[in-house]
Amino acid sequence: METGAIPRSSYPGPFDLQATLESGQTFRWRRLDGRTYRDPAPRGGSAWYRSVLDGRVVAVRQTADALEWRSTGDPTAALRRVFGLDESMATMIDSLPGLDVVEAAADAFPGLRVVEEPFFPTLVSFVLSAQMRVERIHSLVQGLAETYGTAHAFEGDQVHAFPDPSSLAGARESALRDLGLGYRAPYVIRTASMVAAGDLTRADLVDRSYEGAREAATGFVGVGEKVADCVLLFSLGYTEPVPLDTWIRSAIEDHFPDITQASYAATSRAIRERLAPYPGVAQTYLFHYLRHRDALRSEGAATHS
DNA sequence: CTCCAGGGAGCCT
DNA sequence: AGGCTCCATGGA
Repeated sequence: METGAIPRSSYPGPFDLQATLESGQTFRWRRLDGRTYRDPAPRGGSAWYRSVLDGRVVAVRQTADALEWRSTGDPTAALRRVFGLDESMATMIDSLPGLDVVEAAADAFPGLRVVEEPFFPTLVSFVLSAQMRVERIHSLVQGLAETYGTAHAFEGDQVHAFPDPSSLAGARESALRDLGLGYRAPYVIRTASMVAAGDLTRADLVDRSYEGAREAATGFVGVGEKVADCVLLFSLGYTEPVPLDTWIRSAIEDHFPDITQASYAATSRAIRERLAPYPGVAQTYLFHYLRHRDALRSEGAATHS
């Protein structure tokens, strides 16, 4: 066991660990304060979160002075990558478009960052995300890890890594359905098989134009244009994707009524032009803000009553 | 009871 | 290319 801290002074710009980990970008971090999504922690908390990165169990929490960690190795480089603690992400946050709704989002959640999570867990997580609520994706990903992932001893617990491609490729469809995956069960098996066999992998999706990479990603089973956008944005470092889910499509109707939503490709191009220069970052703020706007209003009402 | 969730595959024209 | 229909499951 090692412990350490990444000092606040070593990364520029605002950072909010809770908003970053609980905004539906990643489903591989578990909050350790015993609360569940039915009993959410208040905003601005400093709970510990735990995951497995590069074969190391990592627990992390944010304090006023630092990002503190406990781990089975030194996770500093991995944490800096996953949370975007470099200069470029601070610059992107600082370059959000001056639109009312985006400014409101940035004002509500300063420090929300776009994650860069490992490829295969992200790919499978968003295959599962089709017609599924955010909180439920978390529990399904957790179930996959506990059933098929390698267990690591950590502080008296067994912490499970996300399963390797070959492990999920060899899963029985009926077993995955029993975990609650529903019709996505065969998609996960087929996509994991493609990665395990090397038919289509991360290497085929990087160092390409954004639209070329998105098209290539739809070669996986269970990956259409929207899920492809999520994988490119939250794992592969692309800054262009604006995943067009029900929330963002509704926001386009409300706030960009001149954009007629025809094909995915055309709608994508139009909204990316409005959210430039870093559409994916702006989209991530919008998605989180729109999903919590009502709760924020009641918080404000309670505060001012 | 109905409706919806960070949609996509398969099939048809 | 663009438009159906079906697909599991759980929470509100």
